[in-house]
Amino acid sequence: MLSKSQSDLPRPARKGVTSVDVAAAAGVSQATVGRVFSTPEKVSPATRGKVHEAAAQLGYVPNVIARSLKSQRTNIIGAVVPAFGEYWQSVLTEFSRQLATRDRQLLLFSFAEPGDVDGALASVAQYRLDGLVLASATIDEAQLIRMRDSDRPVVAFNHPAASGVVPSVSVDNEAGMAQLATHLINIGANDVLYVGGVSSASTDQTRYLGASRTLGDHGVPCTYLEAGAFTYEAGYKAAQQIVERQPLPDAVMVSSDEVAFGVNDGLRAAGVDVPADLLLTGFDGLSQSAWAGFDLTTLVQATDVLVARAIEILLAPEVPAADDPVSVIVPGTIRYGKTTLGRHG
Amino acid sequence: MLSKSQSDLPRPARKGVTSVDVAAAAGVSQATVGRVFSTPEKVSPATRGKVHEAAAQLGYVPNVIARSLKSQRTNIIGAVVPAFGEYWQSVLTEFSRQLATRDRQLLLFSFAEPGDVDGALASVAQYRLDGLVLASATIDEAQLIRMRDSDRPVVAFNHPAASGVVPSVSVDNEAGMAQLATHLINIGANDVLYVGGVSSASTDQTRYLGASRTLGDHGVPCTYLEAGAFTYEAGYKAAQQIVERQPLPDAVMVSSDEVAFGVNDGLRAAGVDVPADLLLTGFDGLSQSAWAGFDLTTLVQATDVLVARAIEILLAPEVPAADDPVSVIVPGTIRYGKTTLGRHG
DNA sequence: TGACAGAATGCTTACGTAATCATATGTTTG
DNA sequence: CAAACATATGATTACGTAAGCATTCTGTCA
Repeated sequence: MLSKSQSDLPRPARKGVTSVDVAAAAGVSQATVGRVFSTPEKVSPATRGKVHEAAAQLGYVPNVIARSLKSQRTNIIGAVVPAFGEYWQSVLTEFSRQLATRDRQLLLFSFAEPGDVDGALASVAQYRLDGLVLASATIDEAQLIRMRDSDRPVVAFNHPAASGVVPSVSVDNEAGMAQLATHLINIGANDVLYVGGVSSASTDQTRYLGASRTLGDHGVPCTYLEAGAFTYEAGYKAAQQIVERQPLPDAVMVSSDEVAFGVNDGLRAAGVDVPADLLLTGFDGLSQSAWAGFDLTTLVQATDVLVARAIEILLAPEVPAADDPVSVIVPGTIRYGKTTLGRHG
Repeated sequence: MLSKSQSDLPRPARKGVTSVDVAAAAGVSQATVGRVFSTPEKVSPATRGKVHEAAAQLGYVPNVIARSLKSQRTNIIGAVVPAFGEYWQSVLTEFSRQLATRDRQLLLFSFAEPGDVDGALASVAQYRLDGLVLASATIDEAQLIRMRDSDRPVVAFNHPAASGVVPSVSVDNEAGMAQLATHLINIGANDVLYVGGVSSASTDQTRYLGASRTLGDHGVPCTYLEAGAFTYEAGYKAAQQIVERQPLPDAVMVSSDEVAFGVNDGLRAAGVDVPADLLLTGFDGLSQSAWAGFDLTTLVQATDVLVARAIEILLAPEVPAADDPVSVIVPGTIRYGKTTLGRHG
C-alpha cells in the first residue's frame, strides 16, 4: 500500500479499450456495458458495480466519436471567429465558459483574413456539429445562406446584416451609438468625427448610422473616417489624421474600444488632451476600457447575455422557420468615463 | 439562367446525404466515392468528374465523425486553458491560427476555477483527440501523470513544474526574469519588490526564483508580495499595498503584464510616478504592453515559436519515451519601455 | 402451480467511412 | 498473340457505440 491514492483516480483512455473488452472482463454483454454508461437505471445495481469495476480496471472511457456517429449528436458547437481582436477573444471565452456548464464543447474555426472565411466554413461542414456560431461582421450573405441551408442550427453573432437571413443575436448597435451621440450633444459637442474600423463590416455601418442620424437630427455634422482595421495600431494612425484637421472636431466617436484605445494614445502623443481638447467615445465595453489608464466612455455590451441568447437559439429543440429567422437585439449600457468629462458647451 | 452563381457554390451538408447516396447517383460503388474524397489519384478522371458532380448535386460533404471512427484520427487538438486572462487568450488564438494551417482544429476545454480542471480533463478523455495541450500552471502533478499515461500525445504549455513529467514547452521563465533583474541592477535599483500573481502557480515560482537569485547575487533584497490573481484588478490593489511601504522600493518587478498594468495604474492613481519614483517591469510581452499608455519594460515571449514547438511535439510521428519527456525552453527577449527609463543610480 | 407482468440482459443491426481483398479492364512485352 | 502486369473499380468488413427486438429470469397473483 505504498501509493494507494494513484489507483483511485480514474485512468484515461488506454489504447483500444472498448466496451466489448469491458464486457468480457465483467462477464456481461456489450449492450449492458453500453447501458451502464448511458442509461444506468436500466441495469441492476449488482451488474452496474461489476461493470464499473471492470471499466476502472481496464481504464475504459466511452468513445464519444463512436457515440456521435450512432446518435447523430456531437455535443460540440462550432465557432467561426476572427483570429484577432480583443473583442472576439472575450466573446470566445464567454462562449466556452457557458457551453461548458451545459456539457458542450467549443470547436474553434478561426481565420486570419476575411478571405479565409470560405476555408473555415468548408472545414466546418465536415464536422456534424450540433450548432454553429458565425461571429464575424465580414461574412457575406451568400455564405450566410449557405450555412442556413445546412441542417444544423446556426446563429450569427453581432452581425447586423445577417438579421433576416439567419437567426442572429446582436447588441443594439444603432441605439447604442445613438445613446453615445445624445450624451455628446448634451455636453455640448457641435462637430463630431466618426472613426470606423472597416467600412464593409456591418457593425461598422450600423453604428455609424446610429451616430449620424442622431447627430444629424440635432444639426451636428458627423464625418466618417475609416481606420482600416479594428486594431489599436489603426486607431493610433487615425489619430494622426485627426490632428491634421483644423479646427479639431469637438468629439471623436470610435466604432470599437480597441480602435479607440489607439486613437486615445495617438491623440495624447500628438499633444491633444482628452477630454479637455476633444471628447472621445468607444464601443464594446471591453474590460480594458474601465482601466484607469483609459477610463473610456463606451457602450458596454452585455456579452454574457448575448452569448446566453445565442446558445439558447442553437440548443433550442425546434428549428425555427427558415423564412423568418429570429433576431435578438440586446440593449447596451453606457459606461461614463473620464474621456467625456469636464467639457461644458 | 436567372441565378447561375448560386449553384456554383458547394452546398453544405444536407440531412443524411452519405457516400452511398452519391454512389447511387453517380452509378459507382461507395468505395469509389470514398476514394474520390480521400485518395483521388486512384480514381480515373472521368469517374472522378461524375462523382464530384453527383456530390455537388446532392450537397454531399464527407462525414468527419465517421472518418475519425474508422481511421482513429480526429485531426482535432484539445486545449485545456483557463477561461480568463489576456495571456491565455493570446496563446489560444495563436494555437488556433497555427493549427488551421496544418488542417487541424482546436477543441476548447476551458475552466473558470482551478478546481474545475478535473472536470475538463475527464471531458477531454472522452474525445479521442490527436493531441492535448495543457495550458495552465495550476494543473497538479497527479493530473499530469494521468494525462501522460493516456495513449495520446500531451504537451504542457508554460508550466515549468511539468518538465520531466510530461513533454513541455516553456519560455525561459527564470532566465527571463533574471535578465530583467540585471537590467534593473544596471540602472541602479537597490531595493526591489516582487509582485507575484498566485504563488502556487509554477510559473510564478520559477520567475520569482530568477529575480531573487540574480538580485541576491548583487546584494539586492527582493521581497515577495502576492497579488492573489493574475488580473489587472489584483495588480491595482497590490499597488495600494506598495505605496504604504515607506520608504518605497526602487523598483517593482511584476510576474505578469496584466498584473503589471494594474500595478502601473494603481501607482499612478496613488500619486507615484513611474519611472521617476519607481521602476516597473512586467512579463509576457502582451501586445498591450507596447501600447503608448503603458510602454512597459517586459520580457516578450515568442508565442509563435512556443506554439510552433508545442504543435511539433504533438504531431510528431514517434511517441517519445515516457520516462524522459522532452522539455523545450524558449528564450525571451526584453522589450525596453519607458517604465524603466530616466533613472540613474 | 401455472400463467403473466415486469425487470434485466443478450443478440443483432446500423451509423458513414476507409482499408483490405478480389475482380475486371486495358496495356505492355517477349 | 498470349502472358504478365498495371490500373480502375467493386465487394466486404471493421471502427465502437446505441437502439430495437428477442430472450431469460424473478416474483406475484389467481
